Amino acid sequence: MRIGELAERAGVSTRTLRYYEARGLLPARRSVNGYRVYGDDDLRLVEQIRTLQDVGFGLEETRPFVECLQAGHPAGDSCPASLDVYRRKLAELDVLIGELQAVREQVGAQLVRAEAELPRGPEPLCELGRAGQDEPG
Amino acid sequence: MRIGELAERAGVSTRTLRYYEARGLLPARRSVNGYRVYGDDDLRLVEQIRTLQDVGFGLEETRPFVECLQAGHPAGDSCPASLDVYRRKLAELDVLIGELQAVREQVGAQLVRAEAELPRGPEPLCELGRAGQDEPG
DNA sequence: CGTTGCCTTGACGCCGGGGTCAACGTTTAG
DNA sequence: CTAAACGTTGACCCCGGCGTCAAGGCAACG
Repeated sequence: MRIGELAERAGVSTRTLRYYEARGLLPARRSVNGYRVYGDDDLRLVEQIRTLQDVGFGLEETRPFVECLQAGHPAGDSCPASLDVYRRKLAELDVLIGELQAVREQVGAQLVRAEAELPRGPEPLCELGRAGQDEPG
Repeated sequence: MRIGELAERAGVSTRTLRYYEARGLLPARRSVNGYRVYGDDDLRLVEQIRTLQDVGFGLEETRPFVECLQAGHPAGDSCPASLDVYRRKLAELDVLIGELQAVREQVGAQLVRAEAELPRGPEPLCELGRAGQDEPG
């Protein structure tokens, strides 16, 4: 099949496929006229890349999976190098999630604190209202 | 003070300060020769921006805080608009953290599954029989 | 007077993952 | 023969938050 068909079958743009090729992830045979020619194996490669991309893996991180498939293994994660990527990703995610949770706590605390301040004295010039808890309206 | 001193005091580069100005976050008076001139208030503005940036707020998200300080309020989050940014950020964080946790579970499951496969049959073609040609030499 | 060091604006580079032309070649249907 | 619908390479654009020159102005010191 040619690039248009592969693109449609994989649900990506032709630009994306050429980009993958430029990155060395998706080698293509060429027909006489220079057109890229792909097989069903290549569809599997692209699907593997997309699956990983969709959950947040960078292109470079998909490389071991792609090479694993290219080596004839049944799945992209049938190779130790791919498992290492999984493990590194898990570690990264744990760190990231932890940081985000810390930020969440911090922002949440700031919000609570600021909300407590607001109704009493939003403006320093409103010192008048501070003498007595007098709410207009 | 001039830009170099403010940069040093705030712990940022002069480039950063000019960038903030270009983004409309940090207005600067000019001396006769065209040099930017800042006051202590401006240091507080920059500190507010950095504090928010450091926990992951985008520059645009710091705008309400900056405007709040510029309006003479005691803190950047002394204004309702700032609190709204806090709330939106919390919501964003919750969504993001949730997504990342889902991804984490998914990747973790994949890892466990793939690890279970690996030691038993990393190369099915190998176990099924080496019907290939022998390596010469 | 020169040198050093601060300041000015302007402009390009980076990173990831492509989008979107442009300009041109090829194949196929009518 | 022409036009449509594919394909090719090359090159610029996007986003955020600056880093890093480049070329020049201005101030202070000796």
